[in-house]
Amino acid sequence: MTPDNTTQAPGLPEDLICFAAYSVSHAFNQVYRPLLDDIGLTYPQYLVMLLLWRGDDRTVKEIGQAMHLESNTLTPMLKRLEAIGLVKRARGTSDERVVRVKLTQAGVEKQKAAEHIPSCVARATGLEAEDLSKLAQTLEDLRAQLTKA
Amino acid sequence: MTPDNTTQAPGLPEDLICFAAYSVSHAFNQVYRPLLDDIGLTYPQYLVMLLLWRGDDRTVKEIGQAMHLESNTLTPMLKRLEAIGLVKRARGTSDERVVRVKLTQAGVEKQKAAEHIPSCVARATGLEAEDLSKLAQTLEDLRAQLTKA
DNA sequence: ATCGATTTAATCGCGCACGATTTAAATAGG
DNA sequence: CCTATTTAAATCGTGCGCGATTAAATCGAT
Repeated sequence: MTPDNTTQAPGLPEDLICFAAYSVSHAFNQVYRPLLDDIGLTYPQYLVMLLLWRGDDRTVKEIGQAMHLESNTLTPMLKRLEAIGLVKRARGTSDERVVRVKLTQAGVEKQKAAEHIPSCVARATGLEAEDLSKLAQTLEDLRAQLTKA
Repeated sequence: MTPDNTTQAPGLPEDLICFAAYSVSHAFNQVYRPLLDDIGLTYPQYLVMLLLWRGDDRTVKEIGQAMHLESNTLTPMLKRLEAIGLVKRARGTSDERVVRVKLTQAGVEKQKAAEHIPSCVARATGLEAEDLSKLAQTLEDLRAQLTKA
């Protein structure tokens, strides 16, 4: 018989915290997926749309800063959003290096179809809004610290 | 001028908590990556190895339960671990449906090369072990709640 | 003993992430 | 000016995640 038949993941707290972040992130995806399937978006696409609904006409760079992603991930994703008619991509006129991303009319209207999602997710967490905010802040602080190090 | 030029991600706490989990998970990956590159593993592969180091000879199903993953993700990953000589996969003798995964000698020895990693990660978080454990538990509780819902 | 249901892996397709490289435009310095 | 550098996006290759499906072995109820 093997000495340690533990069926759970890492043992050390340093490994555990990372595994916990890894699996809670996947679990959130499972909650969002059926909701987002209904409106034809993936979770990363939904994040981009949230950003554009809060303020239109952003460069790839700006979107990347908000989402902590770069063009190698964003360019194909934005092309998919363009292919389904939610955004338009166009080179800047003054600076032709940048690509500006704007919502189409369909992109603007999609917001209505997504309005119910946050409350569904909140319910799934079983936590109060205040606790959610606190935990989100704790995680954001940790992310900033990890990025710095 | 657009009405809201916020450069940060989601506004509502329900969306924020998920985004925070999503990005802290990515940030951990950035911390692990250079460390794991040195020993030739990806983060998910490292998680499998952690599990096998704690107890050898597990089925794909058992590994999946510990990691919250299924065969569609694990089978290719385990094949890669086999291809680099760290594990052996073999059909069970009594029940030929199951595949048992065991460490090779190289797989056992790899543990020494990974010993320094947890302390590096702990340092990068800037938190005490006690706080890390508490946060990991909070996240695990949230994951369990999300999975249930 | 047999046939249908269940269980276990594997397979397929798609969409992220991301390191590394490439292309093209803008800028700075001599 | 013209060249060197810096910047923005795109491209390429690899490895996850995961929904959906498939294949094969086992179990179960008659």
